[in-house]
Amino acid sequence: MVEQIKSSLVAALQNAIKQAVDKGQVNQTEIPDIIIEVPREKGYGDFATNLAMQLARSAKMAPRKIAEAIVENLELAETQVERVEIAGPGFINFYLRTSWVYGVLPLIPQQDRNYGRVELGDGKRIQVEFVSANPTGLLHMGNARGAALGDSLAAILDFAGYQVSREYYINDAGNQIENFGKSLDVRFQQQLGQDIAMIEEGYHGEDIIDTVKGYIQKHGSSLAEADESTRRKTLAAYALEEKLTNIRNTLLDFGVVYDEWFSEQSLHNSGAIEDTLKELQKKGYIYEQESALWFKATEFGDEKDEVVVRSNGIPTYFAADIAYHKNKFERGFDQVIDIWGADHHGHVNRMKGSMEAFGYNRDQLEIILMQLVRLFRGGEIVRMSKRTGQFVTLEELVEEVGRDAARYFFVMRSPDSHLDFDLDLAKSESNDNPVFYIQYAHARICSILRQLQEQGRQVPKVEQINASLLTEQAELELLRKLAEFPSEITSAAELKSPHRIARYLHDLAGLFHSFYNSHRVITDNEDLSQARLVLVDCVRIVLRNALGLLGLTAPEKM
RNA sequence: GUCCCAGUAGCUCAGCUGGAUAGAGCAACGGACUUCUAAUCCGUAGGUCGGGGGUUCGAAUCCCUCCUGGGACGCCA
Repeated sequence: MVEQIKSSLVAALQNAIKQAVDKGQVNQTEIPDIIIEVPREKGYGDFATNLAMQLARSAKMAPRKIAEAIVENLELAETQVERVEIAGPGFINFYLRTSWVYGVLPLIPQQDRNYGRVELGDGKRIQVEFVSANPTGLLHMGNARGAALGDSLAAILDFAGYQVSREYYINDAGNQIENFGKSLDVRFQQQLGQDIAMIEEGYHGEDIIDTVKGYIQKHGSSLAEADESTRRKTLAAYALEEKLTNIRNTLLDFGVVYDEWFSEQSLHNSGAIEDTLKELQKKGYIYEQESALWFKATEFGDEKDEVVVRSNGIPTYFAADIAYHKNKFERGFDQVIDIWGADHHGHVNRMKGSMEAFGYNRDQLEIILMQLVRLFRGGEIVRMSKRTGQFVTLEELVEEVGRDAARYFFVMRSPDSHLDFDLDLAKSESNDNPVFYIQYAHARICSILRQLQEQGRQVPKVEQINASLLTEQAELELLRKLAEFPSEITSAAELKSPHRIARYLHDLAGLFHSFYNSHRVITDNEDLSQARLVLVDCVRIVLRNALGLLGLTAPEKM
């Protein structure tokens, strides 16, 4: 509805400028994209535009003069605008009839779970690849942030009208699997009483000791008789299976469900990597130096070229990644989003460059880098180190603070900012905890509705109420916030910013709590009660929808 | 040395595709439960937007430069 109002204002403004130019009140000029914003201050109207200031330069006129001419030619009979004002350096402020906000009320119960959906994506296919942690270990905090972020982003994009696919890339090939096999073999032999040390570049985590123990329990120790290569391969395959199952289940518990688990090994098996390299070679983007093959990343603006095939003939991770991303586009995605840890930023430009080499637009691949996560407990940093094998896993985190708190904390900050995750705060059942604050609002509404039910009544139909009884400041602000939900979805999807939804939720919950404290919903005034019941039911719907986008539950009781 | 991210209230952060008096939560201080859940609300206080230049009618936002913190610079992934 906000969108409709905005576009009607844009249309009216476009017309007004044209008129003003025709009449010679404003110099001939190009008309920029007209932006209608919601002013920060309530005193500046319901909507505003800086159009006159934008035109000032090209029209070579004072902004206020232009604004006056525009306003003079504005045709607003078809809109809800009650009053227009020129303010400050040349803002045009629109004041709407207060009744405009009542327009949301019928929409929300009617659209229910779909309220907030927009058609920004226009059905375009978009893929979000996230987590993709090495299947050689457990999921850590970085992966957890990626999981929360990726899943919420996918949900938001879906809500914004894209056809979304969630994907996990399994790094089940290459060096680290080799290494994994070696490490497992060491642990295996140690279990059988051999006195050998873990290799330096191996996996020191305790978890693979359990894996090996499990293997021996199931299959005995006859593998010890096999040659080294067989031992490594057998153990690696066994462990991979186990780790992947574990990762899948952990993510499932975290509320993340993938559409596709894509195996790197499959790219080796199908010859896709080889074909990709050949194609690049044919295009002239590959050269040989010191018996290795290099990709000319510098032709696409990167700082240096990058090896794709090592001098030992084995392709690098990058080669596989090129083949993988090419494969994504061949599957028909219009847009591909990767969520990576910031430590991979050096990989971004060459990855985009490689897609450009295949004729795709580099912007079709969008890479979201997220900064590190630091855990705090009792005011102290919880140190994490993969090398020494000491780290808090996603599983442990969910166990400690719960899934809702964990997911909210990961998405409440922009990916760009380092995240300080306060474990004590996340599990505290106090007013400090934003997750509870939001969920409590939902629970409170449900409590009112229960009360209603106990009286044998139900929420009235919108058509049965007199919405114009909702005249309190708190009510109008709530209505307005509800009306803004769809445009909030648009922004969050455009800017790929789930944290905007987290913020929106917090704001909406705040407005509700404020309303709740100063006004009763069920009162002696029957008509007013009816109107308020519809209002709070609408708040319930929007809270629930938004919570759902972040993968959080909407509890009916707390 | 080069590149990326950050630097905004005591703390954690929004705002950054340029707009009006820079916002929120926590912490601090003072208030509000005989009423649908006080896990809540209301109020007060708190700012050279890291420093310095520049572009602009207008800069937290764009450009340059310097400082601080984190990360990346491998024929690892």
